[in-house]
Parts: sequence; C-alpha cells; structure tokens
Amino acid sequence: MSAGETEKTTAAPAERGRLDKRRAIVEAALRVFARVGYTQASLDMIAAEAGVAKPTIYNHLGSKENLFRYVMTETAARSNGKALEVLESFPSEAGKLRPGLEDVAHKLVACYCDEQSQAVRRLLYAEAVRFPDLFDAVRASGPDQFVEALAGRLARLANAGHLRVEDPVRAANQFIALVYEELPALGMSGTRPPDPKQLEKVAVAGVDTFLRAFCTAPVAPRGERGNGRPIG
Amino acid sequence: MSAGETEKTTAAPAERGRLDKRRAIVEAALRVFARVGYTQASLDMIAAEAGVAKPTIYNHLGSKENLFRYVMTETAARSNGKALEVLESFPSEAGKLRPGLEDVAHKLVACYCDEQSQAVRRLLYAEAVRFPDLFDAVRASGPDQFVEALAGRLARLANAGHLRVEDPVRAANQFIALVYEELPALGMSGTRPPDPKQLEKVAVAGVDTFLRAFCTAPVAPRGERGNGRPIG
Amino acid sequence: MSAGETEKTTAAPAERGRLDKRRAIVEAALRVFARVGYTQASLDMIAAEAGVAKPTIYNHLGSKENLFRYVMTETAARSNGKALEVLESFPSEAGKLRPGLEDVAHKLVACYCDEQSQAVRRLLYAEAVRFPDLFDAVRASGPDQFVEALAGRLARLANAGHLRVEDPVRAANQFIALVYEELPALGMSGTRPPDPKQLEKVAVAGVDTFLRAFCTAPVAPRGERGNGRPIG
Amino acid sequence: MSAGETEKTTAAPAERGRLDKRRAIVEAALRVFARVGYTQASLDMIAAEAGVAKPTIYNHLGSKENLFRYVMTETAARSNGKALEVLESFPSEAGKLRPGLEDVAHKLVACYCDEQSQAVRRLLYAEAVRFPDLFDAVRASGPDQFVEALAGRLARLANAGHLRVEDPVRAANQFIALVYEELPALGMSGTRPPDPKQLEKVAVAGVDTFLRAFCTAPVAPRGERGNGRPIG
DNA sequence: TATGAATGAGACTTCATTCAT
DNA sequence: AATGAATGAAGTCTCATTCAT
Repeated sequence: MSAGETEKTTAAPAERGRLDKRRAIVEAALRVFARVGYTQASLDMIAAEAGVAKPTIYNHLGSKENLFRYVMTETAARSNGKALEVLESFPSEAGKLRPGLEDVAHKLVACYCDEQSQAVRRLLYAEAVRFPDLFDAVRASGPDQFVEALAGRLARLANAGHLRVEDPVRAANQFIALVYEELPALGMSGTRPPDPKQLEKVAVAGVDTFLRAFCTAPVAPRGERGNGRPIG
Repeated sequence: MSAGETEKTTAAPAERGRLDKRRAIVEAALRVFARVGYTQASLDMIAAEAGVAKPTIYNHLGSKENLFRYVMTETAARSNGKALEVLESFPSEAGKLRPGLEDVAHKLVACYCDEQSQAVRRLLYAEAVRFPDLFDAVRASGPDQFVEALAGRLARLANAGHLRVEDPVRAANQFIALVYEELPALGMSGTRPPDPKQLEKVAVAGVDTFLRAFCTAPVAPRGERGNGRPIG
Repeated sequence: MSAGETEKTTAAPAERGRLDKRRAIVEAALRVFARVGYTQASLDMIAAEAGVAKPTIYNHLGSKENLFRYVMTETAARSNGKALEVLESFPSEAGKLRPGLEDVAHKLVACYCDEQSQAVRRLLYAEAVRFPDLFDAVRASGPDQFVEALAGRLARLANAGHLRVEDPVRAANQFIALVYEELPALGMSGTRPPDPKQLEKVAVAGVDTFLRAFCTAPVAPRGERGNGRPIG
Repeated sequence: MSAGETEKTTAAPAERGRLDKRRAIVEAALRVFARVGYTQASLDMIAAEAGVAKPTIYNHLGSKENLFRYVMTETAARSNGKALEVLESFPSEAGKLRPGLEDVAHKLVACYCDEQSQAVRRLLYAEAVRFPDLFDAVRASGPDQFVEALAGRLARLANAGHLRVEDPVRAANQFIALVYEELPALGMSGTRPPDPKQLEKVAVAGVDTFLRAFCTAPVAPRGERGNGRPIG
C-alpha cells in the first residue's frame, strides 16, 4: 500500500515488475475511463497510457468489462475508506456541536469532490444500465455504510439529549442531502472542478439548517452564526 | 404546400405521414437511449423501434449526435414544464403551509420519478463528458429555472412573516435536496422504479425538517405531524 | 442555341420552362463533375446547383450514368467544333507559313486550355476504366476528326511543295504533340489554370521545331525567329 | 528485435510474415486501384485480393487515402528509376546518334507502356482533383527529373556540335512529346494494351523528326531512314 | 411535370479479442 | 510473462434510386 518504493524490496524483482504492471494498468484504466467514459475508452488507449502491450491487460485482468469492474470497486473502496475516516471528527460534546458538524461537512464535501471519487460516481451512474449489479454493489459497500455510521453518531447525540432525532437513518440522509445540496449542479459535469468557496458556503448553510431542525437547544439567528456562540 | 398549420387541421395525409415519422423516430430514440445508453444505442435499433429505414433518421435529424441532442432538450423541456406546473399548488396562506408544501413535495417527487424524466437525467449525467454543453443547457433551462421560481415563492412567504428565510435560493435548493434526499439511491439505477410508499415518506419527512428549520411559528414534534395542527 | 433569351419566344412557355430545367441540369452537372469528379459528385449536389429537385434529374436524364454520358458527349462536341474552326486560320500561302501556323498553334492551345475542354478531357481519362466506350466515342468524334482535318491541310501544303511531309497523319499528330508539349504538366491538374505566357512560348517553339523538321525552305536560326524573315 | 536488417538474412519467420503481408497488401491495392479506380475500389476487394483481413490493412497503412498515396508514390518511384536507366543508352558519339536515340526512344516507350506505369499515370490524372498534392509530388520526383536528365544529355551533344539546341529543357520536352506522340490515344484507356508495332513506328518517326529539326549535319530523307547512313 | 420523402445497399473505419512468438 | 500481428463483428453515414402526391 505504501507506494513510492523502488524495486529492491522483499518481493522478488520479477514479482515486483509484474505487480507494477498490474498497478500501472489499473491506474491508467481509471484515468482513461474517467476521461472518456467506458464505451469510448479503448484498450489501445489504456495500454498506451499504462505503457504496456494490449494482451498484457488481458493476461492480468481478463477482459474490458472485468477491468472496469475491478477499477470501479477498488477505487470506490478507497473513497469509502476516506469518507469513514471523516467521521472521526464527529463531535461528541454538546459544546462543539456546530463547529464539529461543520468540520465533518467540510471534510465530507472534500471527499465528495475528490477527483477519483467524482470519476467513479459519474461512471457508475453513466453505466448503471450496463452494470446494474456493480451499481448496487458499490452503493452497498460505500454510501450505505457511511449512512449507517453517521446515523449511529446522530443517535448517540440524540440519546445524550443534544439532538431531537426520531429516525437517525433518515436524519443522516438529510444531513448528507443538505451538505451536498447542489453539488451535482456545481461540478458533476466532471470536467470543471467545483469552486471551493461556494462548496464551503453550501456546507456551512447545510449544517445551519440541520441544526435549526434538529437541535434541542435554541439556535442563534443566521446572521450571527459561526461567532462562537455557546449553542449550535 | 401551405405550411404553418398546426396538427388538428385538414392537413394533407402526406404531411401527416412526415410528422408522424419524425415523432416516431424521436420517441423511439428516447426509448432506446434510455434502455441502453447513448453509445450502445445503434441507429439500427432506433430505426427498427421507430419502424422506419435508417436513412430516414438522417433525413430528419442529421446525425446520431444531433438526434441525441434533440431528444434530450425536447424531453427535458417537457419535464421542466411539468415541474413548473407543480408550483401552482404552492401554499399562499399560513394556515395551509404544511399540507401545501407536502402537496408540492409529493408532486415534485412524482415528476422526478417520471420515467422520461429519470431517463433524461440519467443520460445527461452519463454523457456529461461527451456533451458538456448539453448538460449545461438542460440544467440552465430546467432545474435552474425551477429553483428560481421556488425561491420566489419562499421569499414571498418570508416577507409575509411565515418563514424565516435569509437566502431564498439556498433555501429552495435545500427544500429540493430534502425532498429528493435519497432518490438517486432508491431508483436512479433506472431499471427499477422506486417504491412509491418510500418516496411519500421521504417527501413528508423532508417537508417536516424544512419547516422545523424555517418556520417562524413553533412546529409540532415529529410524532404528531399531520394531525391538523394549525401551524407548520 | 442562341442563349440569353428571356421567356417570351416562339415555344410555349411551359415547354420553355421544361427546356430551361434540362439545360440547367446539364450545365450544373458539368460544373459539379468537373469540380469533384464522377463518383464524388452526388445527385444532391447537382440538383442543388441546378436548382431543381432530385427526381427531376431522373425525369430528364434517366440515371447518373446517362447524365454523365450526355454531358460528356455534348460538351466534347462543342469543344470539337471550336477546334475545327481553328483550322480556318490555316495558312495556304508559303509566305505566311510561320505566322499562320503560329496563329493556329496559339488558338489550338487556347481551345485546349478552355475550362470545359480541360474538364471533359480530365473526366474522360479519370473514368476511362468505367466508361471505355465513352472514351472511344469522344476520341473518335473529337481529336481523331481534328487530326484528319489537319493532316489534309498539311498534305495540301506538301503537294504545293512547301512542306516535306511523307505521312500527313503522323505529321499532324507530331504538330499537335509539339504544340501541346508539356501542357499536361503545366495545368492538367485542372485546378490551376496554366500560365498563358508559358503556353505562348511553348506553342511558338513547337511551330519552330515543326518547321525546321518539315519545311522545304531553309529556316532561320532560332534567335531571329518571328522577326518577319521571309521563310518559315 | 534487431531491426535494420535487409531481406536476405536469418530474420525470424514472424518478421517475414509481417513484411509479406504488407507487400501483399500494397501489390493487391495497386492491382485493384488500376482495375477499378480509387473510389470504386473498396477495401473489401483489396483485402480479398491480398488475402488478408480488412483491419490488417488499417494496421499497416492507416487509411484508404494513405494506402493510395503510398502505392502511388512507391510505384511511381520504381517507374521513375527504370526511366532514368534508359538514359544509359544515350549516345555520346555522333556516329551513333540516330540508332542511339532510337534505342532510347524504344526503351522509353516500353517504360511508358509498362502496365504499372500506365496504371499510376491514369490514376494520377483521374484523382488529380482529389489529390492535387500527390499529382504534383509524383510529377516532381518523376517526369521532371527525367526531363532534366535528358536535357543534360542533349546539352552535351549540343556543346560537342552535334545538335543545334538552344533551350535544352524545351528540346527534351519536345523529344518526349514526339516519341510518345499519340500514345494516350493508342492505349491510355488502360484496358487495351497498345500495339507494339505501332509504338515502334511512332518512336522511330519521332526520332526522325527530332533529328531533322535539331541535327547539325544534313539528315537523310525519310524513306531511307534506318539504313546505316553515317549521319542523323 | 416536379417534388418531398423514403429506402436498400454498401463504404470506411474501429474495437475487443486471440494467436504465435 | 509480455508482445506484435491479425481478425470477425459491428457501427455510422452516404448515395442512387423510387413512390406518391
């Protein structure tokens, strides 16, 4: 997993080279798929980008379809891991509720906007008709897990009396919806990276609305948000 | 020879035939594109589905790309019109705020789940890399307009003192985000139609959260929602 | 044949219109064929250039192949007529032998370089494989007749003792060869019109060589050619 | 792997096979192009004639247009080389002027009538509109070079006092024109091979006229040509 | 007669995949 | 294990030609 190593490590050099080729293929494939889409991506492009011969791809990954599946699931898993790490910032004390949630929202948006994450999401939707099982599988191992984890955190806060949450899963989904809000509109096209300042505003506003709706303590009026007031 | 007539006149059968073919082509194209995607859709399929010869498609629409553009924009415009009609149900009196918004949310979700609407949205995202201009154009003439219209309605309610809305456009986006919530997860894959009951629940919960966050009057606790309480 | 007339002539207007269309088609076809060649020329182009509908071409000319044959033979006949007229300048007196031949050569080159003539010749060679009979027919009714006529003139001069010509047909062919010389190289590509000055030089030089070879009287050295010397 | 070897080595059979295929494609293409012309020639025909699959042509030559360009220039270069070899027969002594020139003329006509040479010339003219650059390139590297070489030989003879040549390039062009004379008429159609006897006569007569015009020594009358007279 | 519309056939080109080295 | 070469299948698009008005 630690990249950046040169050849002489524990593994036999031959095996090293083999693994390197495989990694080069997968990374090149993700780039090419992201750039031009599944159907438009030809194995010639991928082979060229990876610096290998076309049959080598078949030797390692079997077929174009299998290569796509592998690239998608592997990349999605990586993205998923990063998203789950975000929850480590989740606030446990009532006093840091708002800044904690804003931190989570901020990092979440950053995850969402990560180039690879965007690419996988776009490809997944794009090819949902051709690979419905892949769509479901990635969904189940990615966002669904995250929603569950987030719901757990919210439930804990509710139990502690800090939030008024009836259905934690629904609340988790709403939190995500509010935080992401119009992200698709801002940058889903995939070519343009979204404007970080707007993203920040959207995230903060999403947290604000969420707290207004769910916080048990009174929430400061909008204009005075973020100035260290004790509640929200 | 006399052009400029609308459909329900004594137009010559010939002209009827021409229009019929064109309509058949466009409708068949939408179906096929929705079914297998842009690249996978061949003009052979579309021609067969429309019951015309392949060159006839070129006579009418010029090229595959142009056909796609035409189908997308036309269908999106139709969907957009329906969405705007939904706003006619928007509540103007404080007393009907919650049922009115729920009505809007319900109809909105129905629009969103309309088969053609789903298909266009999916295709748009799927081909955002190949047709970025189309993505933007449809977005501008569709969702963006709707957000503006909704923001106007919310601003009016805020002026009347019924809602506490600082940024109407942001609030409109949040309303939509809350109401749609996890719709993509539920049915975006396009093959499976989403479960109407779940949709209804999501919409109602979304309205509830929205009112909690923005309503000036106190909002009843979640469990007692929908029982005719005067406010929210 | 006299063009440039307006509608009201002896023929019925209807018939006039019909003939006009036919003429328009044929002229447009020649232009289009000359511009892009036989295979590359589509009936759509020709119809557009002629300002008629495609089926009208079929009504008048039957098929693309027939249209081509008709255009070629008609245009070749016109070119041929012009070439034969050139021989009227042919010198009959010994005293005007050189200027007369130069005049003929000059006009001949002009004929050869006529846009339509070039086009027909090029198209004929280009499609010689597809239309060998057309190639032969045009050749027989055009150049062959001209060679015969020129051979007759040369024979007359020979009989009068002004030229030493054994085989008049061969001499005629050589005269033509010398006068045209490198015309193909200069402008046969068809796109570029040949440089008139060079053509003039080639023609004069060709006549000079011809006279050196065939004239019974001594011929002035090259440098003093064209200055009114009595012979050649 | 070691490239840069010529054919007759211990090259691996694989490499042999590759070169063989390429050669087969090019040769088949020339045959097919010559038979039916550029546009009418389909890659299916060429592939069948070469005994390879259609994509193999693309692997080697890239496109139909490129294949055509390659075939034309390669074949033209070969023809050009043969023509230049002809000049080795060019006479340097005055005593062998006529038989030497007749020899050159004879070989030149043979070159000109070579099947491949005819085909290239015909195709070049036929597609001059579509490939004007190809027309010019072949012309520049072929006939133009030959004219220059011939002009040089003539100039040498002129310097030695055997010919009266003012403009060697023009004289060279005239020599060629006289020798080829009506070759186009005789066989340019490409289907029929020209009659060798007629060709021989034309060539000899062309040389005769050339010598009459340019030889410094008196030239024997036509009827006695070819009987070993010392001059001309 | 003239035309808008429609079509069957066929061309060029690309691609995922396999074979032999 | 890796590759250069080859291929069968399929797709977009064009065109000459005909039908019905």
